Amino acid sequence: MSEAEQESRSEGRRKLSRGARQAQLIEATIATLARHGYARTTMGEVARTAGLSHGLVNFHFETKEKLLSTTLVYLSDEYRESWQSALEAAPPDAPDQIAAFLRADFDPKICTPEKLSAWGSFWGEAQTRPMYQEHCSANDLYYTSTIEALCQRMNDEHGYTSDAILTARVLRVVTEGLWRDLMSMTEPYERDEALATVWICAAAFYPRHFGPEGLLRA
Amino acid sequence: MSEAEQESRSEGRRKLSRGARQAQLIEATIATLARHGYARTTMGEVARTAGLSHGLVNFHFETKEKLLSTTLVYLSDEYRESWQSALEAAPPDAPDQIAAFLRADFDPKICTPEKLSAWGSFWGEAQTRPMYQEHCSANDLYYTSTIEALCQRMNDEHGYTSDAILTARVLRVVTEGLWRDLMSMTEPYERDEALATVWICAAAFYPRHFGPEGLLRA
DNA sequence: TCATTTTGATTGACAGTTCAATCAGAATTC
DNA sequence: GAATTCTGATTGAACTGTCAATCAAAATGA
Repeated sequence: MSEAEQESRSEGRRKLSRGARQAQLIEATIATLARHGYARTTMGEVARTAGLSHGLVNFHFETKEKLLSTTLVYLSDEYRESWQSALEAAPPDAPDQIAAFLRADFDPKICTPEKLSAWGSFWGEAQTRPMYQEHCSANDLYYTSTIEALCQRMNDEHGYTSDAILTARVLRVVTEGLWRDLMSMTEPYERDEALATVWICAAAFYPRHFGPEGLLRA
Repeated sequence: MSEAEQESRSEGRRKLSRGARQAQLIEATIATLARHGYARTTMGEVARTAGLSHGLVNFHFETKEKLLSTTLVYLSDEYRESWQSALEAAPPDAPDQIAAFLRADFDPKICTPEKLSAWGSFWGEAQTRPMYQEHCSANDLYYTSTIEALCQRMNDEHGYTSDAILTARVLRVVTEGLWRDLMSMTEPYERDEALATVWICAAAFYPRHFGPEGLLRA
């Protein structure tokens, strides 16, 4: 709220471009979801967080439903783009790709308490509302098939024999579960310790290529 | 709803004992959470599901908050009692104990779609409300320290060398993550396949004692 | 009878939505 | 370059529906 007021007052600009204002409201929605949870996220609270009026949220997003689904798409796409670019930047070898893939989930830009908490709010409601599946199932399926393909390559190219589908599932749910630990504020460990947990899991399945510190050798 | 109506009509009993009526309302709350999610769980919907009037819910639980926290405690205690009795029934050897512990999470009595979905609703709101922590943190800490102790025994008694705390964390979050997969109805796999995933994870950490089918030998 | 349980109408608060009025900045005109 | 018009972003009050909570009356069982 204070930043938004500062912005509009100090710059003397009461009007922002459509895109900038919508981005500001999406940020405010993420913050509100993180602070109050899905059930107690109201249009009024989002507007107050952004330092703007109640009616403006409806002007830009028409309905609460659209505000929330837009926010979800924003988070989902940001996440997909993050791990996609991590894969592109990494060497093409399967171990390097897996290391980059797993590390991307704990990137400081993605893995913030606020964003994790907002994700958690959506997951809780996702089961019973079509919204989540409509907007995220494509990204989720893409994520799953990518890690499955990488695990298959570890078998084909590096002589491992574990079931690729099940191994990929373990790596995926470990990451999800660590996110859940990180977002519940009572848990007393941080991103680096979560990543260490991922590495010992990768080391358990691929002991010739991973160790407690991550990828072995160079 | 239909069962509840049948019960009260066919038996000719409009009055049930306090405990029985409260248990019925808790069941209806679980069903409503599973069907509609936390945000859309209303007193009226719970009452309708139970085939009773909504005034009665307030008579027995005073507030919505108390109804929900009582339901949460019910689920949490049922879960703890389930894995505790599984441990007591199993042989005292560490591998047997771990096998029983992991299998207990997928017991058909605990691991129903309805109950998993209700858990998911609570998790989504848990971050922002003290309710969850107040009522479940003791059970959760107990669960965590139990699996940590078992992993430590695998090291001490059976010559494994992995970090017990981190290994226990992997086993815990894999179970949680598989629950999440099972409760999202789009996922096309069942309890037995989830359990198979747990076994290959256990086999990765403890290859001399676990295989794809679970505990090795007898 | 008397206590307990159950009902359903009522109340008050609150949240989402709508809308008419306002206002700042851009475009246009002279 | 100044005055005017236009655009669309912004506000806040009013409307509407919903939900939790209350309560008086009815039903039930001992």
